[in-house]
Amino acid sequence: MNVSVSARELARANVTAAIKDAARHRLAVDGAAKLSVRAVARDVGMVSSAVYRYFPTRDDLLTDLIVDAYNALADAMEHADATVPTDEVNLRWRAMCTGVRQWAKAHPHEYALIFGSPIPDYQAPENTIGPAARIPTALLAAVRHGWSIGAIHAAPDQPMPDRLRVQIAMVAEELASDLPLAILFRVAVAWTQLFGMVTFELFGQFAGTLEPADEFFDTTVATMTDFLGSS
Amino acid sequence: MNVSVSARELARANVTAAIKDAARHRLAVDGAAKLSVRAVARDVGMVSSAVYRYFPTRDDLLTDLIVDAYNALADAMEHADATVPTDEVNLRWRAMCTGVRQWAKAHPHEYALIFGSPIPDYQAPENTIGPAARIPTALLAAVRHGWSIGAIHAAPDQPMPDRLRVQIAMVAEELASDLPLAILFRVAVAWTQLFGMVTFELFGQFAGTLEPADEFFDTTVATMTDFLGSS
DNA sequence: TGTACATCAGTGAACGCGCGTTCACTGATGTAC
DNA sequence: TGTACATCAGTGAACGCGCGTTCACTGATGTAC
Repeated sequence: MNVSVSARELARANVTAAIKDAARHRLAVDGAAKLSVRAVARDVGMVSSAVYRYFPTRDDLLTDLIVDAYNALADAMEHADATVPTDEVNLRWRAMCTGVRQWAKAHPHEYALIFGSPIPDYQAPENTIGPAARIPTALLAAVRHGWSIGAIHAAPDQPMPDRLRVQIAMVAEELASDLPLAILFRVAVAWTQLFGMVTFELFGQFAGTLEPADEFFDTTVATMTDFLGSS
Repeated sequence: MNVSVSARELARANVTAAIKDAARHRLAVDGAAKLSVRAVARDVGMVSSAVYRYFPTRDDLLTDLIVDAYNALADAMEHADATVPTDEVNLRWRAMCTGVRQWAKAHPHEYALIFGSPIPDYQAPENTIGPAARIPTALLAAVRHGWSIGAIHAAPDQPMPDRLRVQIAMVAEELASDLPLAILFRVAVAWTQLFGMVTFELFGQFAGTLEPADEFFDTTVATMTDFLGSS
């Protein structure tokens, strides 16, 4: 094992992390659309052209932040999930929902980066798809387990257009071929519901009415678990 | 009636409209955060300082666009609502949801302006609140009517924390004191659900799975009307 | 109806600033013999 | 172990560009008598 190799690589990893941290702070001030390599470089204390040794372009920096944000959110969900007994699907679902909300409130600008308005002139590359998929996958994992142990009842039969059945079946093939389509559909509904709520709260649509939204959130999550057929 | 007064005022109204139209086009290219007075002026064909005769600052222009967007969406919902018999609450709800989605797809950048990431350094003034409120109000109107004619069943009693009851009661006082809290709660849930779905679709979270989302949307809206207790 | 004055819309220059990216360079760290 | 060479990180200047806002100005439109 060559220590000297690690020396340079370690320095590189440190600087890379410093750049990303500074960029995350900049996100809060300027927003993703205006994230500026020069401003980030200033905050790190290096000259702007030096950043190009680490990220060949501004968009690559953005991509890294996006991937990190998806992973951080998925990690937060999985940790929340792990605090609760595996068979308690209801509690797991609630823990994950609360985990999403807490993470979002703690990192509003990273949340906006992944769930907010698309960034003009930025095209997310393919390697953001994997991390993004971790989020619905985590929700689904709890439901699958619940179904396998009988803690989730069959959903009432839902009339679904053919194309929707096909779309859901294709997702199922990859992630959860054991679940009935009606339940998968409901997981998708709950998924959009969850993020709709968090987005509304963070982006200010509840201002003056449902804010603070703790109680609305918890109560809505309770209706969601009902909807999912969890005991 | 003084025609000459109107002459100048008419010109002013025309130029104001031209500026706002150009700004809306710019929104698509640059996004709200980067909306630039100079670029708008260029597109209209005037010098940038001339725009300041119409909007004292960039933020005032943004505010106007936001107010217009809320109003345009609310108008679209109300028109959709009006295409359907008043007593058919189910159809009205679906028409409004579809109206929201259609408007959003036709005006994605204006949708992002009002439901997307907050704009850095921009604070929405109080006069955006009224137009913003038209949207939940329109949804609520159909439910109120449905309740008054018995087309909406009482919602199952929902255990709600006190603070949530208070928050909902305060909204009710202004908008719908005739409705039971449990139903008002469900309208709020459906409201967040609706926009969660549209936002996910527009901002690309369905890419590769539920897209095109027509069927998922329609089917979900059907579960929403069930949830609202509509026959 | 005609004229003097006031109001307004639009111009163009300027202030002071920031941006992404490239490029030739210096000096330090790592590699091969 | 010691030395020659290659790789890499960071610098500073430059290119060509864009921004919000202010200000003194011109010329057209509107108002009051």
